[in-house]
Amino acid sequence: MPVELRDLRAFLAVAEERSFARAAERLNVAQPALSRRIARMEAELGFPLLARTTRRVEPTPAGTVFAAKARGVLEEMDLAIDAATRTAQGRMGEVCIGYNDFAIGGPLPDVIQAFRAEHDRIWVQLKRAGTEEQLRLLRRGRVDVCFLIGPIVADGLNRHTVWRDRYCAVAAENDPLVAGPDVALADLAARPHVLGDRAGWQAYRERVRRLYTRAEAFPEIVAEGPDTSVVLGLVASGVGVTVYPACIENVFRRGVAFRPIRDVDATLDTLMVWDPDRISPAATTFVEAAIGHCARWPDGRYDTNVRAMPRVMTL
Amino acid sequence: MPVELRDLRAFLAVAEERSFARAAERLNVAQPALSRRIARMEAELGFPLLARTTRRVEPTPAGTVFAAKARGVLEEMDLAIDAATRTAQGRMGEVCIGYNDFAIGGPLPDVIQAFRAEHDRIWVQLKRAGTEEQLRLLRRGRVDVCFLIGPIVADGLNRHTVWRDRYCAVAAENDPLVAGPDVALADLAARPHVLGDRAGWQAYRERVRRLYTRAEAFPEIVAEGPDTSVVLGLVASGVGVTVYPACIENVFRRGVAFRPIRDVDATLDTLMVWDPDRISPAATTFVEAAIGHCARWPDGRYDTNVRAMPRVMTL
DNA sequence: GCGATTGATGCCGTATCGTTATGGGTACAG
DNA sequence: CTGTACCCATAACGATACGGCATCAATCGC
Repeated sequence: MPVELRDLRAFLAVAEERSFARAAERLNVAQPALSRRIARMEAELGFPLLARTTRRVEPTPAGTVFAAKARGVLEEMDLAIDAATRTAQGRMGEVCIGYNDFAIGGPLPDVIQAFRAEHDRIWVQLKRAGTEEQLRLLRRGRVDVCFLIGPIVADGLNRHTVWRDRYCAVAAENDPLVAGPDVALADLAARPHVLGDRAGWQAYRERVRRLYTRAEAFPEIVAEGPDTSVVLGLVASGVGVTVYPACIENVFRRGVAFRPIRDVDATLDTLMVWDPDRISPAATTFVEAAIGHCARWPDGRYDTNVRAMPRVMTL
Repeated sequence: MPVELRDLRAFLAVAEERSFARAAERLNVAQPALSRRIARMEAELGFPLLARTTRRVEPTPAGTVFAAKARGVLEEMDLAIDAATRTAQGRMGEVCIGYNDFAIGGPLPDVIQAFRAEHDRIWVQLKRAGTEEQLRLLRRGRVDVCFLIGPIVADGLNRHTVWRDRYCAVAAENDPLVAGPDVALADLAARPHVLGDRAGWQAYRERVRRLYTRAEAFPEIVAEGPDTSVVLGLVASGVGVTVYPACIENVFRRGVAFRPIRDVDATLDTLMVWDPDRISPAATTFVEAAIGHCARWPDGRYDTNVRAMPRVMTL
């Protein structure tokens, strides 16, 4: 019968009290139970841990060594339980967040900063991807939470709108298009466009297409890029103009200017999306913190569709 | 009922096998016993460690963390038992050795070097003291083994003669006394002497006194020193001469020369002394190694008085 | 839809553990 | 030297926990 933690506790009590009787009192057991427990453990180990005379009890050299190590074992055990508890309560762990260029240019840095300040035991991983790729990662469990733009087919997924942007016209800073305080959609549509490529920007390109379709305009696309920096680079070079959410105000690119679009009211929502059936405690903590953080923004609340999430997983 | 090590073993088996049935087989228990054990542990912790569907078992985030920590706990436990076992077997620990100037100039460095080469897990502490002080330290348990000169009252102590020295005459190198190949005791006795002081050299002074008494000589003592370096320093300065065991050949002091004493056959034994009733396993290892080492010396064996020592303490 | 597989549950026998009573040996006081 | 107090070990007995068997419920694959 191997040595158990209760054996360690019993032994340490005796070693510290230097008395079976006092140790038994401390452990709230009778003294014979202690004597036998220690004796059994010593038989298991094959050597004595305590040198008993009828008057005094003191650890053998092996007992002294074992006591020190045993304390370490019990401490490790406590730490293990602590860590597991914190993990189960969502106060520790790792959360992997998918994001797109709008989210990282818009609300996400604030959200993450506030979250990390409050939960320094939760490690935040970030993974950049477009809407479709993020949803695929979410289904595979590779990310816990997504920040993306709609539309999404939300079969069983929770969503929360965290940000709402108007659209802006973006052009080279010396372009006459951005000479005035704002831009008419028709003027913008008349120009050749630069857009994110189909691989990662499918959802956004669809939104832009609808924007122009409503105005019966069909701008020509003359260049594409994999991400915002490339698109803005192309815009700065004068290849074309583009349409970008207002979060572009947080993105600095030399040689580029942006203006509100005078006759467009449509907005682009950034959604936080997660799977309530598979979400980890740490990710739950993040989602809750993010929702709370968004609620404090002056723009007010947005529509949300959140099923109840148990704070601690139930047994 | 707190979490025990067997709970950790059970949990790790299930977490690794990802199956209660397979884990039960591995642990040589029936599957229901495992189910109940895990369930009881989860109830104790307050959160689930394993997410079960009827077809698959996988750890929760808390379970993953707990598994990693639990492995550490079990490893610590094994290390604790290992360390205690090694200590009990005298393969690990600390041995505190008392020594005098003759021992450190004679056999002790060799003994310690050979011992440390063979037992790198045993820490060797050294404490310099005279015969009486060493025996006092031994009784108080402050040292495990003594290297000293007799005579000693050995009530219950073990002893082993590890070294035997003839006496030498020591004088300043330009002293006519040491001009020849050896020295007559009467010539030596006629000179003023330097000796170790009474505080730490009581036993040796007694031996020297007897040496001269047998030759009916009573040399004058003109200076004393606390240790060999001081005595030899005084000799080098020409204050007086001294008598020192032949191990002085290992002690270099500029300006000093030594010669055998022509008409003295008496020898000085260095004894290893320990208390067989209180000796630690590590010290037992040392004593055995030292005896073995001494046996390999060309001078042959010396008389010894060693009670049997159990190699491993009995239960 | 049916069998196979997997984990959970109920029941029971047993080993383990804890408690009380007692014994043996030592230190201390008188 | 003797009596007493104290301390740990042992014995006997009762309570608890534990493991094994049989069975049930749920899911997957055919």
